[in-house]
Amino acid sequence: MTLKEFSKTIGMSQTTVSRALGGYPEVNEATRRKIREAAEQYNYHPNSRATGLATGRSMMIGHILATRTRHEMVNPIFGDFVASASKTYAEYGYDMMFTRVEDGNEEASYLKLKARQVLDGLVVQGPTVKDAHIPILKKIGIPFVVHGRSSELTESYSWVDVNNRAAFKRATQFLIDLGHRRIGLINGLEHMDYAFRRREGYTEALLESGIEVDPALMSCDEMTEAFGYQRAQQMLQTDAPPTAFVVSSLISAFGVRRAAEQRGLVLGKDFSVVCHDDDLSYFENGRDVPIFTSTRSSVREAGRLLAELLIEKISNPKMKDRHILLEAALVVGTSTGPAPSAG
Amino acid sequence: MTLKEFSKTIGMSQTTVSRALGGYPEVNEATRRKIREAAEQYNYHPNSRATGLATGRSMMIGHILATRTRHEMVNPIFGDFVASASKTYAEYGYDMMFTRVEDGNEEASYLKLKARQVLDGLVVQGPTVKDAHIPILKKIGIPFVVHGRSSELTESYSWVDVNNRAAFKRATQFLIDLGHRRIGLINGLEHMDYAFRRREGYTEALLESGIEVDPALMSCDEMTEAFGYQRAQQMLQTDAPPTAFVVSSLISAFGVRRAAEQRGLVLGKDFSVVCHDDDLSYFENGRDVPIFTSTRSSVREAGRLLAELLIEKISNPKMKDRHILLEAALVVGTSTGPAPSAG
DNA sequence: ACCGAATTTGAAAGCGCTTTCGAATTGACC
DNA sequence: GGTCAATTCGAAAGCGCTTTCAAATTCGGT
Repeated sequence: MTLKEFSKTIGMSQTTVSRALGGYPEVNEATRRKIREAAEQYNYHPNSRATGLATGRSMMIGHILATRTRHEMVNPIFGDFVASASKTYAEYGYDMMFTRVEDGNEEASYLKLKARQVLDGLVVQGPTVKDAHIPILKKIGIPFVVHGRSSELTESYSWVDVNNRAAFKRATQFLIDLGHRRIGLINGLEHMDYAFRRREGYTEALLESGIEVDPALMSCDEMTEAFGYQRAQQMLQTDAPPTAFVVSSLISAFGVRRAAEQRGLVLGKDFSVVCHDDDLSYFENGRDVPIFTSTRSSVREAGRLLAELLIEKISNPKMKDRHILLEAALVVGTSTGPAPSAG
Repeated sequence: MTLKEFSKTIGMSQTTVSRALGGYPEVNEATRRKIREAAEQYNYHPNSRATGLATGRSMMIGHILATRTRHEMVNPIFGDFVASASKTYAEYGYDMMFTRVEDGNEEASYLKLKARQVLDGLVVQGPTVKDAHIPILKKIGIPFVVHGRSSELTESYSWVDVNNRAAFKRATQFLIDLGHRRIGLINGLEHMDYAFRRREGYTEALLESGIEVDPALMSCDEMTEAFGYQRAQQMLQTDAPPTAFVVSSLISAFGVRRAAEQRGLVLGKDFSVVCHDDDLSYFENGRDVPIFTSTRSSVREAGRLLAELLIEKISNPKMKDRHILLEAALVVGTSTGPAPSAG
C-alpha cells in the first residue's frame, strides 16, 4: 500500500497523512490520531527507500566488518556489541547494516559507500595501533565513531573505549600487592590497540614496583583457549615460572588454568589469574561468584553508549568530537590469592 | 555526483550511462568500457535508494535478531555465521542488515518490514522446536531461509541444517563402541530445535545398544562453561557416575573437563568427552591435533550455503523449497578412550 | 545511392515519498 | 456580519534512478 492509495482510502491528502505520521506540528492532534489509527489498521508504513530518497537520509548505520585479520577471525565480542548497539539504533528509528571493507582497499570501499548513500554513519570496531580506516573516513567525511582508539594517530575523532591501560595496571598491581613477583602476560595481538594499551598498563605497574619486565613472561596472539594453554605451559616449564597471570580474555584464561592445573597447581592458591571479562552474554565468568578475578567492562554498555554518540553525531555533524572512557571494574573472584611462599 | 551530472560531464545521456553500468546488452562494448572508466575516475556510484525505488528491489538481506532468549543472549556462532554469509551476499551485490524482532510481536514486526520494503529476503536463525517466525513469514510472503529446522512445524520452507540427530547418535555410538555404558548428555536448551534433535540422536544410540536412558544423566541449559562444569560435577558425584560425556558445545566441554580433572580424572583415560564443534574462528579446538573428539560442522560453510540458497530464492520466488542437510564429521581427538574397567 | 533491418542512443514517465508554497478554513475581534 | 490573522490542508515539484518507447544511427544488400 502506497501513500497515495492509503490517503485516498481514508479520504485525506498525501501531504496531511505524511505530516501526521511524520509527527510534524502542522496537523491537528485529533486528525493525527485518526490517521495513526488508520495506518495501524491498514498496516501502512512508508516505503523506506522513497522516504530516504526524499529526505536524503537513509536512517541506516553501518558496522564495518574489516577482513583484516587472517582467517577472517571474528571477534567474540562482536555479537554482543552489535546486539546492544542495534537496540539503541532501533529506538531512534535507525536500521543497522554490515559492510565488508577489504584490507588495502579501504579508500575505494568508503568512497563507494559514500557515493551510494546507503548509510548515514559508521562504527569502526577493533582499531589497530595505527588504524588505516580512521583517517580515510575523516577525509571522506562520513560520520563515524570508533569502538576503541588508535594510539599512534594524531587526528581527532570520537570514540568509546575501555581504559585498558588503567585496568591492566590495576590488575597487575593487585597481584603485586598479593606478593606476586613473577607475573605472566597472556595478551591479544599487540597491533590491536586494546592489547597494546594493556601491555603498557602491565609494564607500568611492574616498573612502579621495581619489578623487572621479563620478555619471557610476555606473549601475544589470537585469544584462544589453546593459546592460553600453550603459553602458560611454556612459561610454567621454565626455571623461574610465574606465580600469576594477567590474561586478556576469559577464553584464554580457561586455557591458562588448564595448563597450570595439569601441573598439579591449584587455582587461587598455587597460582593466580586475573583476566579481562567483556561480560559476554554467552560466556559467563561463573554464576554467582565469579570464577576469575577480572577487569570487567560490559561490551553491551559500550555498544549502547557508542550508538547514542553516533546518532548524536549524525544529527549534528558539526558536533565536537567526544570521548567516552569506561573504567573497568576489578571484580574479585576465586582465582587470586597470595603468592605461594618460595619455601 | 548524480547520474545527471555525471552523464553531462562525460557527454552521454543518462540512459546510456545507466545501461552501460548496469550491464545491459543494448550498449556498445567500447562505450561501456569508456563509461566504466569514467565512473571509476569520477567515483560515480548510483544512489542505492534511488536505484531501489526505481527497481523495486532493495538489494538488502536481513538477519533477524530475535530477542527471544532471556538476557538477550547472543549465540556464540552468530559472528562467524554472519561474517561468512555477508561475504556471499557481497559477491552478489547484496548488503546485509539486522532486524530486531520483539518476542510476541513477530507478526507486526514482519508486516512492517514488508511494508517498508527495506529488504528482499530474510534469514531466520536458531529456530525453536515449534518456531513462531516461520509460519508468519510464510503467510506474509517474505522470502526466507532458516538456519536449522523446526521439528514440530508441518509447513514447507527452505533450510540449511546440520544433521544433529545423526551427529549425536554417531558420537554416542562411538563412545558405546569404546565400552562406555554410562554416558552423560550436556545439552543446549531443548526448546531449541538443534538441542532437541541432539537428544534424540543420543537416546536413539543408547536404545539401539540396549542401554537404559537415565534422566539423571541428561541435562540442558545455556551452553556456558559454568554450566558444563556444574552439571558434570553433579553427575560425577553420584554412585554411578558417567565415564563419558556427550556435550553440545566446545565451551561447555571445557567446563566438563574442568569438573572431571578436579576430581583427579584424566581426560581420554578415566573419562571421555565428545562435543560438537562449530569450527568457530575464535574458538578453536586445539591447534594441530584437536583436543576434543568432536562432531564438527563448519558454521561458516553453512552461512555460505544458506546465503546462496536465499539469493536464489529471492531471484526466483516460485522456486521449490530446498533443504540442505550437512553431515557433521566425527573428528577424533585426544579426549576419548576406552571405558575404564570397573575393576 | 537507397532501403530496411539491426543496432545504439535519448526524452520522458514513473517509482513513493517529503516539503514548499499557496489556498482554504477557522476563529477572534470590532 | 465582516475583516484579518492563525491554523490547517492540498497541488505539485523534486529526490536519483530505471526503463519504455521512439528517434537516430549504422550497416548490409541490391
